[in-house]
Amino acid sequence: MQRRHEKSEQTRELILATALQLFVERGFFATSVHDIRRAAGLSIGSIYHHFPSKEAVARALYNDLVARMTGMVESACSGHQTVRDRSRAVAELLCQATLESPALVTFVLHARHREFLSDAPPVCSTRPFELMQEMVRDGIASGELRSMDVVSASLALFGGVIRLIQLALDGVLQRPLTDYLDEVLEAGWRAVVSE
Amino acid sequence: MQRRHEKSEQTRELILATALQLFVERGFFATSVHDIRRAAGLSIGSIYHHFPSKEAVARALYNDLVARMTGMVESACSGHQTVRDRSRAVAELLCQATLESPALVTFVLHARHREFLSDAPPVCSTRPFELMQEMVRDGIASGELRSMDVVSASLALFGGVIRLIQLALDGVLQRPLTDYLDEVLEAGWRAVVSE
DNA sequence: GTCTATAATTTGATAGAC
DNA sequence: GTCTATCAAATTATAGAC
Repeated sequence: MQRRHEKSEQTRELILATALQLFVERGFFATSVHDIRRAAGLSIGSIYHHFPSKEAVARALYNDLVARMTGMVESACSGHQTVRDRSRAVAELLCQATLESPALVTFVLHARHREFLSDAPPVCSTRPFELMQEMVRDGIASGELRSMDVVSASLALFGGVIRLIQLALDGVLQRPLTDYLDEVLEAGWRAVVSE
Repeated sequence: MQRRHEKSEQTRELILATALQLFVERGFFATSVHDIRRAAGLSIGSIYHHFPSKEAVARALYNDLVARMTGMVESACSGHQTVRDRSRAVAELLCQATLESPALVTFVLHARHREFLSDAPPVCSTRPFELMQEMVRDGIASGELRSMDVVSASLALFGGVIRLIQLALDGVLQRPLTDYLDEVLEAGWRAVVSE
């Protein structure tokens, strides 16, 4: 019975992993359920046994990946005290994730979810982004960052890094992502640091 | 004969305008040619007379809008000498365009063209972005900006503003876009200014 | 140039055997 | 739980009258 459950869980994960790859490669609408079936080596029936619809696959994927990214950002934050160190840790984490699991980052950060997930909240109002904003809020309160609007400060501090990642995912960077990170991060810091 | 040509051109423009609105509202794949037909008050035959395929409509739209945005950025640049003034003019222009023609900016800046235009170059390697990068290159050469990598500097200077516009288009800003612009722009400037 | 009617495929999803 | 066979609807695109 435990065995059965594990097997079922494996199939579910296979469906999600296959769908993620195809959604990122071709987009949600250009991927049919039959494409997923073929790539996963399963049958249509099996897929519809695990998920009620194609949209439900995307929804499960979205929730799983946002949760994973939330955990990553939380652990990066908790290892440091100052905003300076925390923001660096988060930025490095995002870049590392982009290199190691581009599909994850692409789907969370780069896909237009509203186009296919009728009720998904915009990515930017999701937990990982909230954490980054809280970090900035704390930094302003403690005086480590200059006194300015929290949203503006978040954009100034992380805007460059996020754009950097978007460019990397679009494949338009000539040099490796990490070559730019330090300079962009340092610049973001100059933009918001007190004095 | 001139009249006929004008009428034909009008129909073409109507198709493009209608398609733009629907593509931005629901996305390319969630918009069928019949949706465009219905919204434009035309027949399928008329649409296929002007464009060989739905993809061709999107392609024409993409080229038209990138050209329009190129013109806007060029004229914003040409009115000023320093990078400081130019970058401000471009940022203000982008924000103004976002408010006045959100569909234009959404389609150019915010859509995943590669998903439906097989051969479209990434937006970031498009003329308006080249212009912004040239501006930064000049600023570094003249000493107005600190000596750093051109791509990193572009990201640092404009990353916040572009992210700001993305948030505005996603509808997640609580206050009007223009409320944030000055602070984000000023922060981007601190990030790259010499000294 | 614009229309209606329709062809040819593909799509998301279901039924029911095993 | 997994499979095959199949459906109904929607999709892109074409044909041919006017």
